[in-house]
Amino acid sequence: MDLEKIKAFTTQQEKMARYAKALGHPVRVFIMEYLARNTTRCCYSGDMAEELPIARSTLSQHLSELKDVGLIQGEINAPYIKYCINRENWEEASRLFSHFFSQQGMI
Amino acid sequence: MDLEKIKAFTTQQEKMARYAKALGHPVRVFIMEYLARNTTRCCYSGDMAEELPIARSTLSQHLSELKDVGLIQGEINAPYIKYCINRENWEEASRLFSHFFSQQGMI
DNA sequence: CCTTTGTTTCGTTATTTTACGAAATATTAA
DNA sequence: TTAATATTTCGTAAAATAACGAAACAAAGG
Repeated sequence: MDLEKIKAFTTQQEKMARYAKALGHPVRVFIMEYLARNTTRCCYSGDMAEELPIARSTLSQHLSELKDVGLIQGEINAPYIKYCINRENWEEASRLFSHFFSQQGMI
Repeated sequence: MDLEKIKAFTTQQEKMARYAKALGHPVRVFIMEYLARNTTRCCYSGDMAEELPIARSTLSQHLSELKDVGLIQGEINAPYIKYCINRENWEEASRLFSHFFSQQGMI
């Protein structure tokens, strides 16, 4: 095994990739934007489902992915679930991307 | 067919998702950062391969994905290929992400 | 012309993702 | 208690992704 390559990526690179992957589908971009512009309202899965051309179970899967990566969280209010952005991680992602795109070298 | 849902996503959302997806793997994040910090040097696939724990053919695949989405471009200088960032699209991605993360509503 | 060299393309395999409908879950309303 | 409701989980299928090694390619050097 190549000892020099065992730790190939920095934690930041791995986090970046993780957040980027989570945002790598239009439905999930839509969800994040929907939640971002409705911070004062309760956001239910059903509300978003009405604006999306996918099955409710599929939407649920996308919500899970965003939850797994920490970008959103859901507060149970059965039978409803109120979703919102996880600010701490949203801000971490924001910083990571901002730093990433500011890296471009100057000639 | 549900006529209201035919055009579910904006062009921006689709572009965001496309760029995010391309950045959704640590190897590809690494590549972009490598190219960003070496704008003055020639960057060859082989140089990057030496720092990565993957086969050269796999790296080549990742380079293709970044090329397909327009984030990088390769200038043939056979048998070498000199890679660099596609500034126009890099800046578009930068703007899209910046705008995306600035959307968070204020309470 | 043949070989070397850096890189890609091909063929293949294993895994992950995306999607759906049906069934399960959990609370409220009747 | 039973029904209705919003949502998720399950089971499944099709497609995309990630990975490798072998083979192909295209230019330069002998």
